[in-house]
Amino acid sequence: MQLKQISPYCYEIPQSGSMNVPGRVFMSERMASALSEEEALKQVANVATLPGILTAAMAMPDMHWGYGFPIGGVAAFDWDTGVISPGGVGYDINCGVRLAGTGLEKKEILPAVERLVTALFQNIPSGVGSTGSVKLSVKEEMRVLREGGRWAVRQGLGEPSDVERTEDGGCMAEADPSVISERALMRGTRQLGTLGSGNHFLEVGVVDEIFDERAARAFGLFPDQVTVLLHSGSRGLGYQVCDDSLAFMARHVRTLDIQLPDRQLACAMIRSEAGRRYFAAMACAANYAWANRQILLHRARETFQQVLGIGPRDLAMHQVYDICHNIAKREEHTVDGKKRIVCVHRKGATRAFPPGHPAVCEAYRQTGQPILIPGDMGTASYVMAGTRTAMAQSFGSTCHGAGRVLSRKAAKKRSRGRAIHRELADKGILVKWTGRSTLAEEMPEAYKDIDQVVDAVHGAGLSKKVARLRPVCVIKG
DNA sequence: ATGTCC
Repeated sequence: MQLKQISPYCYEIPQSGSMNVPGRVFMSERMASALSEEEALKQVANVATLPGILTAAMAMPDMHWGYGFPIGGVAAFDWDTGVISPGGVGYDINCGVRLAGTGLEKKEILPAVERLVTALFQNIPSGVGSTGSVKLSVKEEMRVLREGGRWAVRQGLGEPSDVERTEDGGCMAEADPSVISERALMRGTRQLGTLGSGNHFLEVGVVDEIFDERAARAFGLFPDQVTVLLHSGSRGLGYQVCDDSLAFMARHVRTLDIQLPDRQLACAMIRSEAGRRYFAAMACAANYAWANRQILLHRARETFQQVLGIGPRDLAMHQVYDICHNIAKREEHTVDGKKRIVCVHRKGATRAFPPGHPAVCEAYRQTGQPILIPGDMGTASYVMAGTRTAMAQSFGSTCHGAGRVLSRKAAKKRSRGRAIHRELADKGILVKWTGRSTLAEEMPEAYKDIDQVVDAVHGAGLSKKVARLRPVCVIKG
């Protein structure tokens, strides 16, 4: 695949064949010269052939191969003439990240870190198929699917400001539980408030460096501050919604006059009944994920108070933000100087709305939307802020994380004979985990260099660096 | 990501 550099941090796949627009990859020159993502680039070009796509099929520096659409991909479609595709959202619908700051400094928790990580691991169910945090009747689950994070706060599992400081207020209004399969509902009844497995985690960290004082202050972050960062999604329910939708879309797309370069790009016109149906189901899973992360934060608050023997006022665990990085959204964007309603697919990509945007909560109107970028468990994670450049260049989007360089299998092979948890402990990071091969699959070497990814989107202007967090202890599934 | 194959 021939890439043409069009600006210091942007490379284009020229429009050719049945592509309706070019492809665009945001990355540094260093990353471009070392790029070995031929399959992901092909997927970018494939997405560019879909009806109604606007400006370009895009990819972020953390891109890698995914189901149909690349992970790290952004694709916006005209609401009237474009399509929506489950492959453009991903299996873990509203997989996302939540960050909370505390009133504590690192030295205040150091004597208790071992007890803290043990208690977090006990109090938060983790691993494939984990259950047992909250049990729902199907009737109550319907409320979760309609209300999202707000449901959890109404149950006493959080604070109103948590919901205010969540993307979309932790709820997509388009959710319609009547379109969800019986099987998806059943899977959802016992998994709310559980972590999951793979790259999902809950991490206690500290603010290690501040790059933007003003934004950090607005986000409630200060040097050496203890933070809680968690990464989880819509669990088995979201998986089932995606699976059901893919099966349905594969049949549906054959009734349309669309030639797909890859069957995994199965889609529907956004305005069609099939499109509306997927959007309504996806929104249910998104709301489930927000309720899930809300409960995980609540469990973290409970655990800190229990272990440290302090009350909520001394803990002062306040939510900074909660973002999703696997979602499709109805948004207004300016395309070629004209305002358009578009459906933005962000799959392994994060919203990055600028200062002054009406969708950004009041507290962050001056700074832009907070963006949470988890790195690997041995390195660092970043807090960034949205920009006007992102609005102009990438439909208000940026990267989502480090991105894999080793497959799970390759990572397991590389870790043979090693004790990853000891290597992490030597770096001062305590980790507790559930799955037999989770630590091997998730070891730091399995991921790209988070600093390079973040520097690339910062350099491209798609978001700006606010703070870096270093892990102290981690629980994983 | 995922009751890692109903």
